[in-house]
Amino acid sequence: MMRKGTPKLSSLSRALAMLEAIVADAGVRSVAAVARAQGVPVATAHRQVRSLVEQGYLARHGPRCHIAGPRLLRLTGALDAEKAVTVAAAPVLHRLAAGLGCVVQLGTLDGDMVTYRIKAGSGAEALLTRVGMQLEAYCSGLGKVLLAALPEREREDYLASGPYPALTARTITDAGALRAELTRVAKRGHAIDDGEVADRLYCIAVPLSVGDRVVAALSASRTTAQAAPAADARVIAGLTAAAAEIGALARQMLASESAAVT
Amino acid sequence: MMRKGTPKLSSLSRALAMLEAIVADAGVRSVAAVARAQGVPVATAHRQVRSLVEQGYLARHGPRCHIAGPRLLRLTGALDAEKAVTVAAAPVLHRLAAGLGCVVQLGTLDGDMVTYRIKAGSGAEALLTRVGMQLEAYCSGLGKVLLAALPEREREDYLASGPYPALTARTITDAGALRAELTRVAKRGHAIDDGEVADRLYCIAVPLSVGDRVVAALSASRTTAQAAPAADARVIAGLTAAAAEIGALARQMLASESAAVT
DNA sequence: GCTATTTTCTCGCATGATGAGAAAAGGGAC
DNA sequence: GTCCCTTTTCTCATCATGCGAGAAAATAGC
Repeated sequence: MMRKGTPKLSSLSRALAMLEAIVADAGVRSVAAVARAQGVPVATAHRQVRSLVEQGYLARHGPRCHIAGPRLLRLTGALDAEKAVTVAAAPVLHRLAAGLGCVVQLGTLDGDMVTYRIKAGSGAEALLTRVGMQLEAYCSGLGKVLLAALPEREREDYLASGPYPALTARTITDAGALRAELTRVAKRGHAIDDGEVADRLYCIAVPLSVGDRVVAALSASRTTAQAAPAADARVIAGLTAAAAEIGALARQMLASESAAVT
Repeated sequence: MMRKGTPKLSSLSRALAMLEAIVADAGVRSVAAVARAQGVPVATAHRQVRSLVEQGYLARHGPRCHIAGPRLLRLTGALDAEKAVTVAAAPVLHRLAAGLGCVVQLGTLDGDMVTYRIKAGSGAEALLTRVGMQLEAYCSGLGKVLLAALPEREREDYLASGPYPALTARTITDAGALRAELTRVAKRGHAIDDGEVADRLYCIAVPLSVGDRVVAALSASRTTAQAAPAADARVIAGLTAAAAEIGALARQMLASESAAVT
């Protein structure tokens, strides 16, 4: 085989390029904005996106927000709760970060470590975390929320696995104190890290459930200087609402797993 | 928004349907065969596949064999060694199973359990394993190969984590004996399970490396009645060649990770 | 060597994708 | 509520381009 001159289904290439651009953008910009950035006529871009949505390759999540669709996710491999959450979370987190004016992050618990998976908001580079980075769970807001949501058996295993090196003067280094803190976190529904992982860093975290299982956590970070305890309630409300929205969306994606294909 | 009557980019739908059909088929049938099954003209199907290959959404792996391409895998999330192996392995396993006339499986080690990920060959339904199923590692050929490839530290952790319930009269139930067996396996480069997981089941397994890391294992199973010790050499050679081919292909997919996009 | 199959190519035709611009639908500020 | 701006959808004429059948070339299998 291998001769050489075949027509190239150019409309397919263009549509796939659009698909990639939208997926890469993770729902942050509008279709029109992405189209302009790509130098594609807006009308054409919309037609492509619309078709991709109808096909289930993209999903529309609110106005001017498109994310990878269930059919696309299913195409490349098993669609698990964690992946669905990551895909669903990006746009919500960006909006929340813009609204709160601080950095918002999403993390999951992998073994004993918290993996930072998404980071949104201006000044995101200033924070010590990087996407993909893993940190010990016992000292961060995200970690405390995730540990608190663990089944008792696994939580006790973790508590028995110390020691807990101090990163700052306020880091919790005692298993008993950590157990008490986790109980408090579970009861309150959110965790506060006031300079435990780094001096001058204040952050609030809440759990994110899909169905009844906590699969990730969200946090909002600011410097202690910016932190106004009075604003905590607003931050917690924002985080909680975002977590609920993401959880519902992820659940819906997973449900469409078994949906009939056109 | 949401009015109603927009043209549908029908060529896109058709091409995507073809893409899904090919990916679902995992490289087992020829493009022409898939096309006939779908009721699509062969010439059209080839044009679509050819374009998708050029775009990197499909990859051609030998004659009449297409699998998911790197650009597609990269589209939804990180492309890791395990996923690359799973994608690359399917067609090779089907060919090998046909050649050896027995059931060939691929498994990975997740924690203490072996996950069965691919199963190929006629009579595949008769075997007790199912795709996605997890079994204890200490008693199967796949498990022994994977345990033998573990770093010493983790292997010892596993050995200390007994007990090892007997599934048949021949199951290895003693940590010391298992350690000795794993050493033998590591030295020989393959494992033999002669009725350890189920009576009358004989299977040979070899490791599958991507680069220098063992990420999975392959096994060929037959009943002890069918097993001819003299044929072991041929089976081992086949498994080894297949493992090498899959490893090389997966490596190549991972390498194209950083390749420039058209 | 041969035959059966897969893959590529040629080419006219009508499908259908395209892009500009206008109209509709929101969104946000006030 | 009103106004303004952006995003999204629609209309339509034009023509690129995807389509399919059949022939030719390249392989696979023997």
